[in-house]
Amino acid sequence: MVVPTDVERTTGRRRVLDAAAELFVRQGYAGTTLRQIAAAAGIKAGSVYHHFASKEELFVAVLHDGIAVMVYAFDATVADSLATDPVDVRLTAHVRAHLGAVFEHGPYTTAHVTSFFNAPPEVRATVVPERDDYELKWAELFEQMFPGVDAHSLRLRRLILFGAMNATVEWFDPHGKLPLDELASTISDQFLNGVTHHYDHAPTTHMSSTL
Amino acid sequence: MVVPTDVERTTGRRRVLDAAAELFVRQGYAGTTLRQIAAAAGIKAGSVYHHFASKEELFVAVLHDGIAVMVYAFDATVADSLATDPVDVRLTAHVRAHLGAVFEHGPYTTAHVTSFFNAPPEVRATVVPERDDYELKWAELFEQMFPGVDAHSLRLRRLILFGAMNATVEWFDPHGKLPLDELASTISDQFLNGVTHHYDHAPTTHMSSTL
DNA sequence: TGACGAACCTAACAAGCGTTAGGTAGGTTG
DNA sequence: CAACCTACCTAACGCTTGTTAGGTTCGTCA
Repeated sequence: MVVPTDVERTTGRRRVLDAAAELFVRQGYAGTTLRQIAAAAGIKAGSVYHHFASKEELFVAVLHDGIAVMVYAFDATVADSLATDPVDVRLTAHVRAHLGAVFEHGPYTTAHVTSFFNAPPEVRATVVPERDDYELKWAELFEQMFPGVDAHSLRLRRLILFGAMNATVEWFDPHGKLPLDELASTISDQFLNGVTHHYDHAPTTHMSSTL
Repeated sequence: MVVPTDVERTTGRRRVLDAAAELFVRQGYAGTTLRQIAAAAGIKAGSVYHHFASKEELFVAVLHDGIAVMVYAFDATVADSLATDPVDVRLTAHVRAHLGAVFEHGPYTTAHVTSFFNAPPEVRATVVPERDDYELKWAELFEQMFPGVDAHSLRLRRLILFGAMNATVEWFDPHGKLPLDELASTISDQFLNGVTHHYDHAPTTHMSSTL
């Protein structure tokens, strides 16, 4: 699923998926028509039904592949890094992997960020379990990396990081001047040390003592 | 615009706007029909055209009000706080104001986060200038608060903060256990000091030296 | 050679879409 | 009282939507 097989590449199914993913990202689920998808894939609207039973199934397939890419990138990073590595190195590697999935593996992953929330409830319900699996991987990673922080606070911090990472799809240009590696290390550094660390080594007063 | 006048409250126009905003947030622009909006406002579909010339104009009106709420909240915070206040206090106040606009002033602001990106290009183009105005306010605030950091890095950090703040609409429950104040101070603290500060006062090695 | 299935096409379907024209009820104002 | 305006309604319009039924083409394989 992550890397398309030869069969999938030659076959029209993958072309339909590619076209659909790109259109869903830009226009959302409801805003994209089967005729647009078909045209982008070089076929007619009715022919889409040879590969997918419905528009909904096609959308779910796109999201499914999107998660697969993220999970693969995550697992590969786990395999590549050592548990004894410093926290900043490990986190940067995982942030880089997530951003890599988003920006370097087609629009499948991006579709999650831009089109999942507005999708019909039935569609969301089918994909939620897979999303939770991926989130769980991060939760476990966080528990390993920040053993001193309590669960509530850790979840909060994790969601903050996810928000920062995913929002990049709305402004980061992967073909622009800023390299993806640099973006990843900035987000990671920002998350671990904050801005204050950068211009003034005295941290601000500790505000939220309950966290 | 921010606080509905009596005329707007009694009149059907505001009811249409309220209904539209809520539906746009959940289902996006294309996923929401005028008949749904009309039904939620207690009128018939055709009657919407007494208040708005088109679905597009209605959507733009919702987004416009959404920005107005954010700008109002920002300016009120500027008026309330002193330039001599510590950075953490000022930032927390502004984060609280932004989140307050998102969670305490109806779905108008939220519509920006969930429905702007997928909207048709013509719609986006009309609202972009207003969005830029709001972003500029934050940019200037950042320049004031972090005078030592260079412009590129500062922009990056600001976008990271925006991502973290806006993503909260996808998981934060304003009626849940976590108070909005606490969320705001956590995000602010996270942004300024990072996680490391919380369980280990020795910051990690400084990775991205170019930033 | 002939059967078969994969990959596509054409042509249409009912349903729903945004939108419009024309009408009505009720309040306000000269 | 008449004129007018606001806020709605009904009924329909042309168009697009997802979807389907029934074909065609073409490579594969017994």
